[in-house]
Amino acid sequence: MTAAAGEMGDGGERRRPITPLPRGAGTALWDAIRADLLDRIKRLEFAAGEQLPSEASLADGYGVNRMTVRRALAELARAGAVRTEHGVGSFVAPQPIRHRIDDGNISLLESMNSRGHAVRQEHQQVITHPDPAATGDQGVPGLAQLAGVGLSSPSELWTFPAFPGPLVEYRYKLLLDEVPWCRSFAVLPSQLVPEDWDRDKSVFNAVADAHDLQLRRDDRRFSALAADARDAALLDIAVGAPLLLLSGTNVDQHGRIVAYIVHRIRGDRAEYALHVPR
Amino acid sequence: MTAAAGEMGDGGERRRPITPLPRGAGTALWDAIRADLLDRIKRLEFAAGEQLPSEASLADGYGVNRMTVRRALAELARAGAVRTEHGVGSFVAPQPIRHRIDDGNISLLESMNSRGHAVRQEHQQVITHPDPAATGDQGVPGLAQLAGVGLSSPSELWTFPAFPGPLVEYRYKLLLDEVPWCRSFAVLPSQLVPEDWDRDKSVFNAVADAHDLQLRRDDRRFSALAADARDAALLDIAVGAPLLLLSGTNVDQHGRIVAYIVHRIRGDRAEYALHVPR
DNA sequence: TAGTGGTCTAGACCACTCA
DNA sequence: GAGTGGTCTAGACCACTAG
Repeated sequence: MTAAAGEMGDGGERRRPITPLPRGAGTALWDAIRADLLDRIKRLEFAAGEQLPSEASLADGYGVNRMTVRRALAELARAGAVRTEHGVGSFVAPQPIRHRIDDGNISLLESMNSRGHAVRQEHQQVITHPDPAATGDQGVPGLAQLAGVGLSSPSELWTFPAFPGPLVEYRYKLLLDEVPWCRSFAVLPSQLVPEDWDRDKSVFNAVADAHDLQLRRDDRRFSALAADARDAALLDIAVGAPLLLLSGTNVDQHGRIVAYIVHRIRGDRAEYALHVPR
Repeated sequence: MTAAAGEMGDGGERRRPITPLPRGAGTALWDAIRADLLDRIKRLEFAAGEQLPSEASLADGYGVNRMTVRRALAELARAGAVRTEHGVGSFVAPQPIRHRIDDGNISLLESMNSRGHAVRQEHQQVITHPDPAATGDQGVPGLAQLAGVGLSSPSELWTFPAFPGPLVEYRYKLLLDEVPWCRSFAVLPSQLVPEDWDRDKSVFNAVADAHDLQLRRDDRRFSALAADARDAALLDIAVGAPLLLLSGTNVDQHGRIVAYIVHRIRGDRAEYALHVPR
């Protein structure tokens, strides 16, 4: 196959060849290329999921250095418009549908399931922490960083006055239609989690059932942060891509704190909707 | 002044000199440098607000090319740890305090004011749009992009069934303690906005007062996206920095839609807190 | 093995800020 | 004008993926 970069099968008739852009007009070359590529994607010259020309051929087409093209592609990848695979190529991101999270359910897993989505939970790690009261700590070390810095005063974070003893921290991720969707952390008092909990289901429901508790969300905090290397690897996104940070507390019917939760949700795939019933 | 890069006045006694890092150990050089700089910032070797060594001297110290240092600094800037000024230098970002937005107030301006913050509103633009019903449009063109793509079905967006006629779109930004904090868009029916509205105050309050309406939030939608060039310029952040996207609807006591609002809030400076009263 | 993206270099020139 | 960051180049080498 000697296929030239500018000629392809489907939709090729409306595809314009990549040609050099006007230079030095106030905007950087990489930004002009970024805009041009985004424009072509929006015009469906490159269909969703389709592979873009290689960096080398793009650089050749635009008449620029490969590093300049890379800068443009990196920016598009961060914005979620393009997905890049090492050794394979760059692809137009499949329709960046933002799945709506409706408020009300105790767990994100349940929220999505109740909307008929194919949601799956994949456990990364289970960590047991000693009783924070006994060690004099303020709670689970290192977890505050995951929730962003300075989100709350330390004293009110990560302790369970009503349920002393060791804690369990669950690290897992949610996949929606097999697409990584969010990286989550949950901290609960160890004593509350039943032994026979089905790992495919929500731990919060298991706790509620085992102890006859009615759990509800006490508060939520929303912010945004950049994906770090770990987020990027787990969620299949670029380093620096925007994440919706959602942290919250679950309490039971007596107002006792039962769980702390932190979700790091792909910004390009999620929207959290809150309707005020009046 | 012949000051060597490794020697400075305040806090210098605990500052380690910049020396080459071990190479090729699985992680990229730029990432190792990023981590090293972040570590030094956290250890207060570089105090908040302090100027970092120049890119050239960092490259010299680490024994790498300047581009490698730039990659590290760019990543730190996106994450909000560092702020870079063209022609001046790079600085440790002043304490990245996330100001909490408490839910309940109709306007973000009022939310922050009620917490005793020095908030100021800076108007960028006022745009009048023709009656969407008359032109057959679905509302305000271009605004959907600002709210992110696919946030809602178009039919329910940007139209005011109860208040026909032209629309006004306000583009403004909020500053908190004179630091750019969020870029906002509000769309209202033109007929509702009083002529004598004091531009320093909330337009929503002006509308409520003028027509004796009780406004409340009907819904909110949260997501995250990357700052574009315009965001970056207005909010004084790096392109690609994470923004908290908050869009919502205001209705009056009869349930009539009175305003659509979109906020693009700096992720490093804001946290939206929601407390469920039970 | 060929083709792709990821990293890094050495150097050039420009744009901006400030003394 | 000196010093800073911003852009861009030409080229090298490596790591990864696929046929």
